[in-house]
Amino acid sequence: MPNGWKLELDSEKIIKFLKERGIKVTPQRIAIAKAITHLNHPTAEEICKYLEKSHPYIGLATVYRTIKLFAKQGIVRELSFSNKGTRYDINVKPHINLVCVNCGQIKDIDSIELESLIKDFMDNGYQVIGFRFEIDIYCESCRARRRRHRNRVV
Amino acid sequence: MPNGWKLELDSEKIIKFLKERGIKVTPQRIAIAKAITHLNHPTAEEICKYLEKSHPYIGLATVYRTIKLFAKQGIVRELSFSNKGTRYDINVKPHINLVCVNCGQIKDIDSIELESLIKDFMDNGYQVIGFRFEIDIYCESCRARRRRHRNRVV
DNA sequence: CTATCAGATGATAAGAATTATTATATAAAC
DNA sequence: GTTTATATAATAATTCTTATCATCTGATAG
Repeated sequence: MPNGWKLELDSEKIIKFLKERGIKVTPQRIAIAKAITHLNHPTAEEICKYLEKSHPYIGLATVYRTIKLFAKQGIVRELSFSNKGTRYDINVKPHINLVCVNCGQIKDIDSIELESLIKDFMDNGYQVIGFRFEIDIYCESCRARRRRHRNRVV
Repeated sequence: MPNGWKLELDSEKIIKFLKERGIKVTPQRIAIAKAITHLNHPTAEEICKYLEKSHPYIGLATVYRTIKLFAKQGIVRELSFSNKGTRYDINVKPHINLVCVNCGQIKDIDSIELESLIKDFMDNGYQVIGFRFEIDIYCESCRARRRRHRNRVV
Protein backbone atom coordinates (compact mmCIF):
# COMPACT_ATOMS: atom_id res chain seq x y z
CA MET A 1 0.00 0.00 0.00
CA PRO A 2 2.66 2.55 0.87
CA ASN A 3 4.02 1.85 -2.61
CA GLY A 4 0.65 2.69 -4.06
CA TRP A 5 0.76 6.17 -2.60
CA LYS A 6 3.43 7.06 -5.09
CA LEU A 7 1.30 6.11 -8.07
CA GLU A 8 -0.65 8.54 -10.14
CA LEU A 9 -3.33 6.06 -11.00
CA ASP A 10 -4.40 6.19 -14.58
CA SER A 11 -4.88 3.01 -16.54
CA GLU A 12 -1.52 3.34 -18.31
CA LYS A 13 0.25 3.33 -14.98
CA ILE A 14 -1.76 0.36 -13.81
CA ILE A 15 -0.76 -1.62 -16.88
CA LYS A 16 2.88 -0.70 -16.41
CA PHE A 17 2.60 -1.62 -12.75
CA LEU A 18 1.21 -5.07 -13.56
CA LYS A 19 3.90 -5.75 -16.16
CA GLU A 20 6.64 -4.82 -13.72
CA ARG A 21 5.36 -7.43 -11.32
CA GLY A 22 5.10 -10.16 -13.92
CA ILE A 23 1.33 -10.18 -13.86
CA LYS A 24 -0.35 -10.88 -17.19
CA VAL A 25 -1.85 -7.87 -18.87
CA THR A 26 -5.05 -8.96 -20.60
CA PRO A 27 -7.68 -6.97 -22.49
CA GLN A 28 -10.10 -7.59 -19.64
CA ARG A 29 -7.71 -6.21 -17.08
CA ILE A 30 -6.98 -3.17 -19.19
CA ALA A 31 -10.68 -2.56 -19.70
CA ILE A 32 -11.44 -2.95 -16.00
CA ALA A 33 -8.54 -0.65 -15.06
CA LYS A 34 -9.90 1.98 -17.43
CA ALA A 35 -13.41 1.53 -16.10
CA ILE A 36 -12.30 2.05 -12.50
CA THR A 37 -10.40 5.22 -13.37
CA HIS A 38 -13.39 6.56 -15.28
CA LEU A 39 -16.02 5.74 -12.68
CA ASN A 40 -16.42 7.20 -9.21
CA HIS A 41 -16.02 4.58 -6.48
CA PRO A 42 -17.89 1.97 -8.50
CA THR A 43 -19.27 -1.36 -7.38
CA ALA A 44 -18.35 -4.53 -9.27
CA GLU A 45 -21.74 -4.42 -10.90
CA GLU A 46 -21.29 -0.84 -12.05
CA ILE A 47 -17.97 -1.71 -13.61
CA CYS A 48 -19.58 -4.61 -15.43
CA LYS A 49 -22.42 -2.44 -16.65
CA TYR A 50 -20.02 0.26 -17.79
CA LEU A 51 -18.09 -2.30 -19.84
CA GLU A 52 -21.20 -3.80 -21.39
CA LYS A 53 -20.94 -1.36 -24.28
CA SER A 54 -17.32 -1.98 -25.22
CA HIS A 55 -16.74 -5.47 -23.82
CA PRO A 56 -20.10 -7.21 -23.56
CA TYR A 57 -18.47 -10.55 -22.85
CA ILE A 58 -16.71 -9.64 -19.60
CA GLY A 59 -18.44 -11.51 -16.80
CA LEU A 60 -19.07 -10.37 -13.26
CA ALA A 61 -16.76 -13.11 -11.95
CA THR A 62 -13.88 -11.68 -13.93
CA VAL A 63 -14.59 -8.22 -12.59
CA TYR A 64 -14.53 -9.52 -9.02
CA ARG A 65 -11.37 -11.52 -9.65
CA THR A 66 -9.61 -8.60 -11.28
CA ILE A 67 -10.57 -6.16 -8.56
CA LYS A 68 -9.32 -8.56 -5.91
CA LEU A 69 -6.07 -8.80 -7.83
CA PHE A 70 -5.79 -5.02 -8.02
CA ALA A 71 -6.60 -4.72 -4.33
CA LYS A 72 -3.89 -7.22 -3.46
CA GLN A 73 -1.45 -5.12 -5.48
CA GLY A 74 -2.48 -1.94 -3.68
CA ILE A 75 -3.98 -0.46 -6.82
CA VAL A 76 -7.49 -0.14 -5.42
CA ARG A 77 -9.03 -0.20 -1.98
CA GLU A 78 -12.17 -2.05 -1.01
CA LEU A 79 -14.80 -0.06 0.83
CA SER A 80 -17.51 -2.36 2.15
CA PHE A 81 -20.81 -0.92 3.22
CA SER A 82 -23.50 -2.87 4.97
CA ASN A 83 -26.25 -1.74 2.61
CA LYS A 84 -24.87 -1.01 -0.77
CA GLY A 85 -22.23 -3.71 -1.11
CA THR A 86 -18.56 -3.08 -1.79
CA ARG A 87 -17.20 -0.07 -3.64
CA TYR A 88 -13.70 0.38 -4.97
CA ASP A 89 -11.51 3.40 -4.56
CA ILE A 90 -8.70 4.01 -7.04
CA ASN A 91 -7.20 6.75 -4.91
CA VAL A 92 -4.92 4.93 -2.49
CA LYS A 93 -3.25 8.02 -1.12
CA PRO A 94 -4.50 8.80 2.42
CA HIS A 95 -7.65 10.85 2.11
CA ILE A 96 -11.10 11.17 3.60
CA ASN A 97 -14.17 9.58 2.03
CA LEU A 98 -17.16 11.82 2.57
CA VAL A 99 -20.09 9.43 2.32
CA CYS A 100 -23.69 10.56 1.98
CA VAL A 101 -25.80 8.39 4.26
CA ASN A 102 -28.82 9.05 2.07
CA CYS A 103 -27.68 8.48 -1.52
CA GLY A 104 -24.38 6.72 -0.94
CA GLN A 105 -22.37 9.17 -3.03
CA ILE A 106 -18.70 9.30 -2.09
CA LYS A 107 -16.48 12.33 -2.36
CA ASP A 108 -12.73 12.27 -1.75
CA ILE A 109 -11.11 14.93 0.36
CA ASP A 110 -7.39 15.37 0.88
CA SER A 111 -6.24 15.98 4.41
CA ILE A 112 -2.74 16.81 5.56
CA GLU A 113 -3.76 16.06 9.14
CA LEU A 114 -4.83 12.57 8.14
CA GLU A 115 -1.62 11.96 6.25
CA SER A 116 0.50 12.98 9.22
CA LEU A 117 -1.69 10.93 11.55
CA ILE A 118 -0.99 7.83 9.50
CA LYS A 119 2.64 8.76 9.16
CA ASP A 120 2.84 8.93 12.96
CA PHE A 121 1.61 5.36 13.11
CA MET A 122 4.24 4.22 10.66
CA ASP A 123 6.94 6.10 12.54
CA ASN A 124 5.88 4.30 15.70
CA GLY A 125 6.77 0.91 14.29
CA TYR A 126 3.41 -0.08 12.82
CA GLN A 127 3.47 -1.56 9.38
CA VAL A 128 0.44 0.11 7.84
CA ILE A 129 -1.06 -2.24 5.26
CA GLY A 130 -4.07 -0.08 4.52
CA PHE A 131 -6.46 2.37 6.02
CA ARG A 132 -9.92 3.80 5.69
CA PHE A 133 -11.30 7.05 6.89
CA GLU A 134 -14.88 7.82 6.22
CA ILE A 135 -17.18 10.54 7.46
CA ASP A 136 -20.92 10.12 7.05
CA ILE A 137 -22.92 13.20 6.17
CA TYR A 138 -25.80 14.36 3.99
CA CYS A 139 -24.40 15.57 0.68
CA GLU A 140 -25.36 18.93 -0.77
CA SER A 141 -28.01 17.65 -3.14
CA CYS A 142 -29.63 15.48 -0.48
CA ARG A 143 -29.65 18.41 1.91
CA ALA A 144 -31.29 20.57 -0.74
CA ARG A 145 -33.89 17.88 -1.38
CA ARG A 146 -34.46 17.75 2.36
CA ARG A 147 -35.05 21.47 2.62
CA ARG A 148 -37.65 21.23 -0.11
CA HIS A 149 -39.53 18.45 1.73
CA ARG A 150 -39.13 19.65 5.28
CA ASN A 151 -42.07 17.77 6.71
CA ARG A 152 -41.24 14.52 5.04
CA VAL A 153 -38.74 12.09 6.49
CA VAL A 154 -35.92 11.71 4.00
CA MET B 1 -24.43 10.15 16.37
CA PRO B 2 -23.08 13.31 17.99
CA ASN B 3 -25.62 12.55 20.71
CA GLY B 4 -24.11 9.14 21.08
CA TRP B 5 -20.71 10.58 21.87
CA LYS B 6 -22.06 11.77 25.17
CA LEU B 7 -23.22 8.29 26.11
CA GLU B 8 -21.24 5.98 28.28
CA LEU B 9 -22.60 2.95 26.60
CA ASP B 10 -23.61 0.29 29.08
CA SER B 11 -26.87 -1.55 28.61
CA GLU B 12 -28.71 0.48 31.26
CA LYS B 13 -28.03 3.64 29.31
CA ILE B 14 -29.11 2.01 26.09
CA ILE B 15 -32.44 1.02 27.65
CA LYS B 16 -32.96 4.52 29.00
CA PHE B 17 -32.02 5.93 25.60
CA LEU B 18 -34.61 3.76 23.82
CA LYS B 19 -37.36 4.63 26.30
CA GLU B 20 -36.70 8.32 25.86
CA ARG B 21 -37.28 7.96 22.17
CA GLY B 22 -40.47 5.97 22.54
CA ILE B 23 -38.94 2.76 21.25
CA LYS B 24 -40.21 -0.41 22.87
CA VAL B 25 -37.87 -2.05 25.29
CA THR B 26 -38.16 -5.82 24.95
CA PRO B 27 -36.24 -8.63 26.66
CA GLN B 28 -34.57 -9.40 23.33
CA ARG B 29 -33.37 -5.85 22.90
CA ILE B 30 -32.06 -5.72 26.44
CA ALA B 31 -30.26 -9.01 25.96
CA ILE B 32 -28.74 -7.91 22.68
CA ALA B 33 -27.67 -4.58 24.16
CA LYS B 34 -25.95 -6.42 26.99
CA ALA B 35 -24.33 -8.84 24.59
CA ILE B 36 -22.87 -6.05 22.49
CA THR B 37 -21.43 -4.30 25.53
CA HIS B 38 -19.89 -7.57 26.72
CA LEU B 39 -18.41 -8.66 23.40
CA ASN B 40 -15.62 -7.03 21.44
CA HIS B 41 -16.77 -5.81 18.02
CA PRO B 42 -19.02 -8.84 17.50
CA THR B 43 -20.72 -10.04 14.35
CA ALA B 44 -24.46 -10.72 14.35
CA GLU B 45 -23.69 -14.41 14.54
CA GLU B 46 -21.40 -14.00 17.52
CA ILE B 47 -24.10 -12.08 19.37
CA CYS B 48 -26.56 -14.85 18.60
CA LYS B 49 -24.14 -17.51 19.80
CA TYR B 50 -23.38 -15.57 22.96
CA LEU B 51 -27.08 -15.36 23.76
CA GLU B 52 -27.70 -19.03 23.10
CA LYS B 53 -26.96 -19.80 26.74
CA SER B 54 -29.33 -17.32 28.33
CA HIS B 55 -31.85 -16.70 25.53
CA PRO B 56 -31.84 -19.73 23.25
CA TYR B 57 -34.95 -18.54 21.47
CA ILE B 58 -33.54 -15.31 20.02
CA GLY B 59 -33.21 -15.70 16.26
CA LEU B 60 -30.58 -14.32 13.96
CA ALA B 61 -33.18 -12.18 12.20
CA THR B 62 -34.02 -10.45 15.46
CA VAL B 63 -30.36 -9.79 16.13
CA TYR B 64 -30.00 -8.20 12.71
CA ARG B 65 -33.14 -6.12 13.13
CA THR B 66 -32.13 -4.95 16.58
CA ILE B 67 -28.63 -4.02 15.53
CA LYS B 68 -29.99 -2.05 12.59
CA LEU B 69 -32.29 -0.25 15.01
CA PHE B 70 -29.38 0.51 17.33
CA ALA B 71 -27.28 1.70 14.41
CA LYS B 72 -30.03 4.03 13.28
CA GLN B 73 -30.14 5.46 16.79
CA GLY B 74 -26.40 5.99 16.81
CA ILE B 75 -25.88 3.43 19.55
CA VAL B 76 -23.68 1.17 17.48
CA ARG B 77 -21.66 1.57 14.31
CA GLU B 78 -21.54 -0.93 11.49
CA LEU B 79 -18.10 -1.90 10.29
CA SER B 80 -18.39 -3.94 7.10
CA PHE B 81 -15.45 -5.92 5.85
CA SER B 82 -15.27 -7.60 2.49
CA ASN B 83 -14.17 -10.93 3.91
CA LYS B 84 -15.38 -11.37 7.43
CA GLY B 85 -18.84 -9.82 7.23
CA THR B 86 -20.09 -6.96 9.35
CA ARG B 87 -18.96 -6.22 12.88
CA TYR B 88 -20.53 -3.81 15.33
CA ASP B 89 -18.79 -1.23 17.43
CA ILE B 90 -20.42 0.03 20.59
CA ASN B 91 -17.89 2.79 21.22
CA VAL B 92 -19.21 5.74 19.27
CA LYS B 93 -16.74 8.28 20.55
CA PRO B 94 -14.29 9.14 17.73
CA HIS B 95 -11.50 6.59 17.85
CA ILE B 96 -9.30 4.55 15.58
CA ASN B 97 -9.99 0.89 14.82
CA LEU B 98 -6.72 -0.97 14.48
CA VAL B 99 -7.65 -3.97 12.36
CA CYS B 100 -5.39 -6.97 11.92
CA VAL B 101 -5.49 -7.96 8.26
CA ASN B 102 -4.56 -11.51 9.20
CA CYS B 103 -6.85 -12.50 12.09
CA GLY B 104 -9.42 -9.72 11.92
CA GLN B 105 -8.97 -8.68 15.53
CA ILE B 106 -9.99 -5.08 16.18
CA LYS B 107 -8.42 -2.84 18.81
CA ASP B 108 -9.74 0.60 19.67
CA ILE B 109 -7.35 3.49 20.04
CA ASP B 110 -8.24 6.95 21.23
CA SER B 111 -6.84 9.84 19.25
CA ILE B 112 -7.07 13.49 20.07
CA GLU B 113 -5.95 14.34 16.54
CA LEU B 114 -8.86 12.37 15.12
CA GLU B 115 -11.33 14.02 17.46
CA SER B 116 -10.19 17.49 16.47
CA LEU B 117 -10.17 16.51 12.81
CA ILE B 118 -13.83 15.54 13.04
CA LYS B 119 -14.60 18.59 15.15
CA ASP B 120 -13.14 20.74 12.38
CA PHE B 121 -15.60 19.19 9.96
CA MET B 122 -18.50 19.93 12.25
CA ASP B 123 -17.31 23.49 12.78
CA ASN B 124 -17.24 23.93 9.01
CA GLY B 125 -20.95 23.35 8.71
CA TYR B 126 -21.01 19.63 8.07
CA GLN B 127 -23.56 17.62 9.99
CA VAL B 128 -21.52 14.58 10.90
CA ILE B 129 -23.85 11.59 11.15
CA GLY B 130 -21.12 9.05 11.73
CA PHE B 131 -17.56 8.22 10.92
CA ARG B 132 -15.14 5.36 10.61
CA PHE B 133 -11.41 5.38 10.85
CA GLU B 134 -9.60 2.16 10.44
CA ILE B 135 -5.94 1.30 10.03
CA ASP B 136 -4.98 -2.13 8.76
CA ILE B 137 -1.92 -3.72 10.31
CA TYR B 138 -0.63 -7.06 11.57
CA CYS B 139 -1.43 -7.38 15.25
CA GLU B 140 1.21 -8.34 17.80
CA SER B 141 0.31 -12.01 18.02
CA CYS B 142 0.16 -12.40 14.25
CA ARG B 143 3.52 -10.67 13.93
CA ALA B 144 4.96 -13.03 16.54
CA ARG B 145 3.55 -16.01 14.69
CA ARG B 146 5.08 -14.61 11.53
CA ARG B 147 8.50 -14.30 13.08
CA ARG B 148 8.33 -17.92 14.15
CA HIS B 149 7.49 -19.05 10.61
CA ARG B 150 9.70 -16.70 8.65
CA ASN B 151 9.90 -18.76 5.50
CA ARG B 152 6.21 -19.53 5.43
CA VAL B 153 3.70 -17.13 3.92
CA VAL B 154 1.23 -16.16 6.64
C1' DC C 1 4.76 -19.02 -37.51
C1' DT C 2 3.38 -22.65 -34.44
C1' DA C 3 3.58 -25.41 -30.22
C1' DT C 4 3.50 -25.28 -25.48
C1' DC C 5 1.78 -24.23 -20.98
C1' DA C 6 0.87 -21.50 -17.03
C1' DG C 7 -2.41 -18.72 -16.06
C1' DA C 8 -6.88 -16.18 -17.26
C1' DT C 9 -11.64 -16.29 -18.65
C1' DG C 10 -16.80 -17.09 -18.88
C1' DA C 11 -20.77 -19.54 -17.41
C1' DT C 12 -22.82 -21.24 -13.88
C1' DA C 13 -23.22 -23.39 -9.40
C1' DA C 14 -22.48 -22.76 -4.68
C1' DG C 15 -22.03 -20.32 -0.53
C1' DA C 16 -22.47 -16.75 2.89
C1' DA C 17 -24.64 -12.81 4.71
C1' DT C 18 -28.61 -10.18 5.13
C1' DT C 19 -33.45 -8.91 4.56
C1' DA C 20 -38.48 -9.85 3.73
C1' DT C 21 -42.59 -12.30 4.98
C1' DT C 22 -46.22 -13.64 7.97
C1' DA C 23 -48.62 -15.64 11.64
C1' DT C 24 -48.19 -15.19 16.44
C1' DA C 25 -46.85 -12.97 20.70
C1' DT C 26 -46.07 -9.01 23.69
C1' DA C 27 -44.91 -4.17 25.69
C1' DA C 28 -47.01 -0.01 26.86
C1' DA C 29 -50.93 2.78 27.72
C1' DC C 30 -55.25 2.93 29.49
C1' DG D 1 -57.12 -6.91 32.41
C1' DT D 2 -57.94 -5.08 27.58
C1' DT D 3 -56.48 -2.99 23.66
C1' DT D 4 -53.46 -1.85 20.01
C1' DA D 5 -49.53 -0.99 17.70
C1' DT D 6 -45.31 -3.04 17.37
C1' DA D 7 -41.91 -6.90 17.91
C1' DT D 8 -40.72 -11.67 17.38
C1' DA D 9 -39.53 -16.37 15.45
C1' DA D 10 -39.16 -19.29 11.71
C1' DT D 11 -38.35 -19.61 7.35
C1' DA D 12 -38.18 -18.18 2.61
C1' DA D 13 -36.09 -15.15 -0.46
C1' DT D 14 -32.60 -12.15 -2.01
C1' DT D 15 -28.21 -10.22 -2.65
C1' DC D 16 -23.47 -10.28 -2.96
C1' DT D 17 -19.34 -12.79 -3.60
C1' DT D 18 -16.54 -16.83 -4.42
C1' DA D 19 -15.59 -21.56 -6.34
C1' DT D 20 -15.59 -24.75 -10.08
C1' DC D 21 -14.22 -26.30 -14.40
C1' DA D 22 -13.94 -26.63 -19.24
C1' DT D 23 -12.07 -23.64 -22.54
C1' DC D 24 -9.16 -20.00 -24.17
C1' DT D 25 -5.08 -16.85 -24.43
C1' DG D 26 -0.54 -14.38 -23.81
C1' DA D 27 4.18 -15.08 -23.64
C1' DT D 28 7.97 -17.67 -24.75
C1' DA D 29 10.85 -20.93 -27.26
C1' DG D 30 11.79 -23.29 -31.13
